[in-house]
Amino acid sequence: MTKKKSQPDTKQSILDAAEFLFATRGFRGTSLRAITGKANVNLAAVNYHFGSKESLLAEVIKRRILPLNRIRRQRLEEVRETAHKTGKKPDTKDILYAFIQPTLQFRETEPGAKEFMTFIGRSFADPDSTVRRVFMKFIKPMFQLLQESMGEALPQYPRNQIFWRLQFTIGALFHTLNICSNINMEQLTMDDLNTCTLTDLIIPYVTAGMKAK
Amino acid sequence: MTKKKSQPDTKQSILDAAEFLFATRGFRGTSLRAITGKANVNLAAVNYHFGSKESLLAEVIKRRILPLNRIRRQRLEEVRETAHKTGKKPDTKDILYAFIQPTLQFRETEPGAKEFMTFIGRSFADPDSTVRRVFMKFIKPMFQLLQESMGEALPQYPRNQIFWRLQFTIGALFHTLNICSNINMEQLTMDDLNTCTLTDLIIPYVTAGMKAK
DNA sequence: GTCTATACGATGATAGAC
DNA sequence: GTCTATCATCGTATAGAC
Repeated sequence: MTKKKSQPDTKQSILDAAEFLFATRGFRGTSLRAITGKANVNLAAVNYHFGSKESLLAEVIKRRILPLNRIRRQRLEEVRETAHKTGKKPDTKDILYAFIQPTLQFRETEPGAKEFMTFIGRSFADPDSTVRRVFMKFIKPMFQLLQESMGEALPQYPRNQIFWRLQFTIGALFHTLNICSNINMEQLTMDDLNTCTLTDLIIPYVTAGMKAK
Repeated sequence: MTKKKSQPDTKQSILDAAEFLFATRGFRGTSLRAITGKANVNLAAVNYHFGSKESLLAEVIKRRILPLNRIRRQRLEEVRETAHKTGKKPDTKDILYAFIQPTLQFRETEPGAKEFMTFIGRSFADPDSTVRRVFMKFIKPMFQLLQESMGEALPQYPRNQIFWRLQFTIGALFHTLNICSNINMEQLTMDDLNTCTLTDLIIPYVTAGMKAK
């Protein structure tokens, strides 16, 4: 039995530390030394296990986004299948719920997911495009499915309009997550803001927005 | 007449350079040396004219937000006055238009405003709260007027709900501005996206969202 | 196979000479 | 004010211990 005082899992420790630091200091603002310091592993471990800082970034994103997208995809396809069986169009609200509810649920229940969502929300506005580029690679198929589903629900609207309204929806969702992450929105109570109430608040808004006119 | 080779306006040059660099590299990511270098003034000029980096930040924000808020306030009060005269409630769409249209108009026509709006949009998601704190100080009265106006338009909704729906609206607006600033949203044409079409796209969405249910 | 200690070249800030 | 030598810190690479 050869066993030093090795970590239960070095890779996992690095991923956790990186996720937290990327979220709080940004990607560029986080050095490998900060990550390995927090994870209590050697500096070279990042390069050994992941190859580079950017590959580590990809793994940080992949680890969270793949399971989340699996759930969203499953929910979306349930909505579509049910609609197809009954020969009706899928319902706009159901589609949005299938996309948004798992997002908020995931953020609240999965450990570390809050940091992750903050991190992703920030990427949209980051001067540096690195995180956004990597994230887009993983989210693109999901977004296309969402856009396609919405096209079935609202066949009377041009594809272009649906694209933009989905962007408004995503903007509303992530801005909300940003607000929730920042204590310094002093002016309003957010005591009773659990997943359910947040979902109940946003779903009617975005549903009405998507169906407008 | 003692006149060296002084800039037409040192303060202005510094403000312009700071605005551009803050937008592209972030507040913390911009050194005073970078600013004075771009502005072609001496390093010490920032401290002489503004006192500190954070006071410079406040001036950068103030210079743009005060004129913009003056227009938005004027438009909002027009809407409210017209409504009060006729004894009706102000119209939700009119209020949103009074707030959003000047924002987009301003962004497109005023030189440097595009950089400024990008900068502000980023502040919402910035790990560092410095910019957000300063911005909030200037925008808070404006937001309260907006919230109050919306309360008159939709008296049947609780204040809390109006607050959140306005946040969704702001999220949609700024996310859209972020997208427009990033070339790398490869998947969609944004050829014909001038102020008018962007306004025409977002107004129906947010109006329906505000009035939902 | 994993992990550690250490080194390398690049970049950017700093400070002192002029 | 400008220039330049110096220093800190970054991501990355590698040789060798377990």
